[in-house]
Amino acid sequence: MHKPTIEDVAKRANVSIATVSRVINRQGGVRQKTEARILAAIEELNYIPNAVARSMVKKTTNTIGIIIPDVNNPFFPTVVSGIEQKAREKGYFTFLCNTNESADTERELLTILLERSVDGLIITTADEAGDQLQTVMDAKIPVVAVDRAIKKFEVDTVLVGNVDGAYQATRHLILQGHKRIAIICGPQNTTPGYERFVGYKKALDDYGIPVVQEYVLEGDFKEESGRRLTKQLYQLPERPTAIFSSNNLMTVGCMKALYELDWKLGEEVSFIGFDDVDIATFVNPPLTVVSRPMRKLGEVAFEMLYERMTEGWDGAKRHYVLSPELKIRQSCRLK
Amino acid sequence: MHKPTIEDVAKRANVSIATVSRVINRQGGVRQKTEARILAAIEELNYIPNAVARSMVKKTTNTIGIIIPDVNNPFFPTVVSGIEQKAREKGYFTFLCNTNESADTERELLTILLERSVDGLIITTADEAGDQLQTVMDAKIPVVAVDRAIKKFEVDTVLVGNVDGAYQATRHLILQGHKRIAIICGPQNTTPGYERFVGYKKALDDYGIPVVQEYVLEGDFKEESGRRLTKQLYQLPERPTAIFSSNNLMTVGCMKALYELDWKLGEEVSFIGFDDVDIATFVNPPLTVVSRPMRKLGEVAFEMLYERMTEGWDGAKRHYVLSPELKIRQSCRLK
DNA sequence: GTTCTAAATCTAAACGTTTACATTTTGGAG
DNA sequence: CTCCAAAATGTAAACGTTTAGATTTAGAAC
Repeated sequence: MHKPTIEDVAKRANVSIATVSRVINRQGGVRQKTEARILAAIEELNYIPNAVARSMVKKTTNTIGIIIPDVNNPFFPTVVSGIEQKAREKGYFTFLCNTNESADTERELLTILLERSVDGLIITTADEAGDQLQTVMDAKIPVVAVDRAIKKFEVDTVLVGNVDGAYQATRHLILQGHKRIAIICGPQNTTPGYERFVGYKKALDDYGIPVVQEYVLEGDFKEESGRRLTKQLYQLPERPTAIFSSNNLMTVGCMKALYELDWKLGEEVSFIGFDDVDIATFVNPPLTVVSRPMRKLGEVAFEMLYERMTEGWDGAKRHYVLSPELKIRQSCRLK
Repeated sequence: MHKPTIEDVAKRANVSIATVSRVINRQGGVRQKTEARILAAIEELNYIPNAVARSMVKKTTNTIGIIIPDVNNPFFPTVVSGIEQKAREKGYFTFLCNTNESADTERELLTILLERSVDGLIITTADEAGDQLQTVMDAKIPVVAVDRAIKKFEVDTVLVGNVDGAYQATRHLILQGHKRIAIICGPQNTTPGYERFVGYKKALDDYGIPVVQEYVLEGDFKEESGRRLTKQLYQLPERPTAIFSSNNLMTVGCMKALYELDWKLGEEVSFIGFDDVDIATFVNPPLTVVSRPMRKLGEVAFEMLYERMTEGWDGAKRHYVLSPELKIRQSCRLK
């Protein structure tokens, strides 16, 4: 009445468990007739091989861990779905974990993942310094960093061109004739936050536009800060004529603020955002944005991981940088 | 140089593995001094218990499977996050699987999940008939159905009041003075699709409004059908004055169509949707919707599952029905 | 019918834990 | 110091596979 095991199958088919194992794993070297008998037994017993036992001896679980900092930011689920699709194709399952940007939570999750013997790890860390990854490095499992690099350890990394994207965005605004361009930055102690500011600054510099203090505001990549800072911009004696928001969630906040302030998008103020958002085509006018290849990011990440996991490929760590793309819609008007 | 095992710890602390096991699992009955020695050894070796081996003997993995039919529908990720939060609290990990509404894919995934010995399963099935669940029932693991019932087997189920929600929505429209109310239905062979139509019809009946053929259109719960059918409605010699969309994705499609047709929302046509959507407050005027307690749905589902998994509680299967709520915004104008 | 080789099959160990049961140790009572 | 019960610790089996290496079998060649 218990779950049938390989032994039950063996008994019923009148062979040893080794032979059953061979047919389960399609290793060949089993007489046609024997195989048929075994297959029949499997069928009759509704036998399902036990992956736990298999993992035990094979020392591999066909499972990977994914750690992201914020499930509520649609960017990550999209990246994850890219990872998962590729993973499933190769027979891997994933444990998805959310740290809520807490390095402590990350540390705990890492331990659990290690207990569960994941074969690899894809992570967007909550703390780029990376001390919390020591245990993982000790365990010597392959790691791929996505969207945020890790300072302390050399690992495969896949990023997108933040500086490049922010530069393109800012230049686009400049070429439309804007001079008073504000930026709502992300946290400056994070790479994406910092680099996007760098791209903004670089564009301004290249076109000889001074960076003005009041137009550079630092948010936390969450919706509410976008809203608050937009309102702050509105209070300025000399309002900016264009705003560049550093991420998707803050963009949503900006839109809410604009609506609440009745600050006319595309007329009184131009807007460009980093990352495409669902609402982009539903606001009026539709938003021009810097778009990142999110699924692709995930796909590349898994592929890198896969090579390390299967081939035990131990070559130099790679840094892959994907290019963002400017999606021009109508929120940036000539000034 | 291999991963340290419980045996390595035992050797180093000069005790037997049984004693180490006892301290790892906080079972007590270990002399203070001994425990300290063991803890030290664990620390020094960076020992991490192997959950696979533990599962092997305990016959439990602290893992559950979640099967959903469409990751791209934000409804499911939200439900899932409700499940996951509760699960994590109780020390469970989840395998999230997407069937893309295919019963065959579902069958495959079910097998893999069973191979991996999940302790329980939460599922929104792609085929309510439920034949594909036979293997799971054979394995005797607890199952909770979410959002869609399963006909063939008695399982714990958590649903929301579809008829009720659709009734409320339609009545709201009627009370605003509408008589020509169209519905964009979901597939009529699915419970949610069918029941929402039933609620619509019931409201019409109760208020003595005839159901007219041309105003009842069947979509597939995907965005594109919402768009297409809205356009079809627009072609009608006598256009409806209000539209009820049966789910979130189709609502998005409707909005796109309205925009493309320049069919003025809230003025020329009122609108109400089943399920709240991100864009609801970004279109103008904001959308009135029937909102479902999505996270709650997930939380309840896990809690039901948890009882079955831990207490082996074998009582009668329960059906839990959560109530939807009407969120009145401004897309339904008096006619 | 033998003999031999290759193919098929089997035996048993190993994977890293938990746990029932057996054994040893501790320390207080006498 | 001896004895004893309780507390601490140890031993070994079990969990369900995979896989070396040993053994058996099949069938061709003679």
